[in-house]
Amino acid sequence: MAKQDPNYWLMKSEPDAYGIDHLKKEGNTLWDGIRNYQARNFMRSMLIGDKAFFYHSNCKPPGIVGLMEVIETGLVDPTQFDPKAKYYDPKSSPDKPRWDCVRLHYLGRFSELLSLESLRDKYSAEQLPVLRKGNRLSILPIPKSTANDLLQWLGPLH
DNA sequence: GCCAACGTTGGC
DNA sequence: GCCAACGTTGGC
Repeated sequence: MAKQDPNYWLMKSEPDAYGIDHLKKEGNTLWDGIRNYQARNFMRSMLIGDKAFFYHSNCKPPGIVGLMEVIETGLVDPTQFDPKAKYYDPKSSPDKPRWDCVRLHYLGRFSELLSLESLRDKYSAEQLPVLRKGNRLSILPIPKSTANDLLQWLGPLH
């Protein structure tokens, strides 16, 4: 049977906290610290082989900078149990963890940042949910047609 | 700094 | 279950 088509996602991170260069250096990373149920549920629906656009948020200019691949799913987020961690959740416990995450592998960066502004010029909020006004979700699905178009537009990875 | 658009919390 | 108050995200 042919390998299933990957699904595509957009995952935000602030470059000061964890940017594409951090990921490039590490090769892969646990996408931990997600404390929003909707974002968590999107992560739960990810499959190995899915691809995710790395989006730099809360910076100038915000936009898509690279591409990642899901290499592990259903992992418990270790930061929820550590009282000293920023993402500690006192309502969670190891026998009943509330937050989980996936592991992502670095595939590459694009030759230039694809800014939010230029994304707005080209796509509607339906084609690219990150464009929805006031959107705060840090993990979003991207329709396959938009994803393919983006990949074509962004060109080869570096 | 401002503010839109949510999500969360807690009183009732 | 309702809702007010508050917190967070993230663009501008």
